Parts: sequence; structure tokens; C-alpha cells
Amino acid sequence: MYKNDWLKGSLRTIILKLLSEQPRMYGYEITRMVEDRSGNNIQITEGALYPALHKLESQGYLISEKVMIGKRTRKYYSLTPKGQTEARENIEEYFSFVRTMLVLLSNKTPTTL
Amino acid sequence: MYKNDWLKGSLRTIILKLLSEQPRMYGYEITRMVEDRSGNNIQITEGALYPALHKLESQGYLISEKVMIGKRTRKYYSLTPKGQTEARENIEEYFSFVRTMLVLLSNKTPTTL
DNA sequence: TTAATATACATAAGTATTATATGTATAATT
DNA sequence: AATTATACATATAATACTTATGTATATTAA
Repeated sequence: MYKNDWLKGSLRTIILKLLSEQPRMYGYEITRMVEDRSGNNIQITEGALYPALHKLESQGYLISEKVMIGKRTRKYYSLTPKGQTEARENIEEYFSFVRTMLVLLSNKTPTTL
Repeated sequence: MYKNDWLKGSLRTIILKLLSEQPRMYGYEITRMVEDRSGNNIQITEGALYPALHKLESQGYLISEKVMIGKRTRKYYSLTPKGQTEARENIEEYFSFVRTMLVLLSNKTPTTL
């Protein structure tokens, strides 16, 4: 479990990534998948996830549909076309950022890489 | 230039890293070196850097000494023993975090990596 | 059967790091 | 002489997160 602020901003990228693979996912499913894939190293809190999803939807990157499972509602999210573009760009830029950080933290000059 | 929040928390790591290489550095020097190594992709603002340095010092990770250059003061920072330990651990954990993120964003299960 | 845990959503309040803006001052360059 | 670079600092604003709390159904274990 990373207690640092490193996750900040990454949550958005994670959501976009997962939804660019799966056609649709609901919040709880996202938390489970993140835990799964990260080997329980990254834990998304509900207080962070749901507002993030709402914001992405309000900005037009996601659309949601409510589905009744028994007596319980499940809210599925999927990428809009705008969201698909954003996902591609954001993920790519994230990799670029990580590369830059690794250069910084590896004591290499930009030209050596 | 990354306009995202990805840098959040990383500034601390960057400072610890640079000071674990160089015996001592001053603020302005750090901003220059980060720009240099990142190919101008990461720009540290003064409003972020100086408070960060002050905090690290107040927490005992850094010590500073003022040096007069002509009529101008320069404040050199260096790692305390506690800071050296923290630097090692923090950088290592950052790499671990990045690895986890790459797994997440590469659609691989933990076992495949 | 009942207690505990898992599923599933949501929001309010508090925290902390950063960007932006502003301030002061000297040194070097154009 | 004017602009840019060097060099520090802090106050305010923005904002993404954590923590805490709330509601409710479904499933599993005691």
C-alpha cells in the first residue's frame, strides 16, 4: 500500500485505462480490478472513486446507465467517443511522464536515453 | 510540460534523489537540474519548491547553510543521515509504485510480471 | 438464524501538495 | 539602460485525495 501522494492524478488515468479495455464497468468492479491487478498494492477508496467518476461523466468523457441487480442498483460507466480519445492521449502522456521521471531518478542526461 | 497532477508527491522524491547524488544543492540549482534532466518537461515552481525544502528541513531530513555569493545569499541543502535513509527508501518505493502502475496500465496480471 | 462480511452507491469534511501571484534584491547580458 | 537571470520567500487558491459517515441489499459463516 502506497501511502504517498503518488496516486494523485493517476486515478483518472486508471479509470480511463480500464474503461478503454472493458466495454463497461461499475464503480465497485473498478476497485476490485485495481486491487487485483496491483496485487493489493493500490487501493482505491470510494470517497475518491465516485467523485472522480461523476466528474469524468460531467465532463463528457463517460456515460452511465443504471441497471437493477435484484433490488440493488448498479451504475455502469463506459467511454464516450470523446472519452476514448482522452483515454488514448492521457495514457500515452502518462507513459511519457513516467519515462521522464525514470530519467530524472536514474541520473541520466536526456541524450543518453 | 505535464499539466496533470502526476507530479504530486514526486517533488519530494525528486529533491531527495538529487541530494542523494550531489553532496549539497541550493533551490535554484535544483530547478535548473530538473529542467535539464527532464528536457524541460518538468518545471518546478518556486512556490512549490521552497515550502517543500523547508518542510523537509523541519522534519529533519535536510540541513541548510547559508553562503554569501557576492552580496546575495545562497542556501545550500544537504541530506541528514535520517534524510539519506529516507531518500533510499522513498526512491525505492517510488520505483515499486511505478512498476505497479505500469502493470495496471499494461493489462497484465500480477503473476505475468 | 443471526451475525458478519461483501456488494453497491453516495457525500461531507479535512488534509496536503501543488500552481499562481506577489515581493525583494543582486548580477549579468543585450 | 533595459531586460533577463539568479536567488530567496510567502500568501492565497485550486484540487485530488483520505477519512468518516450514511443507506441498503446479498451472501456467507458461526
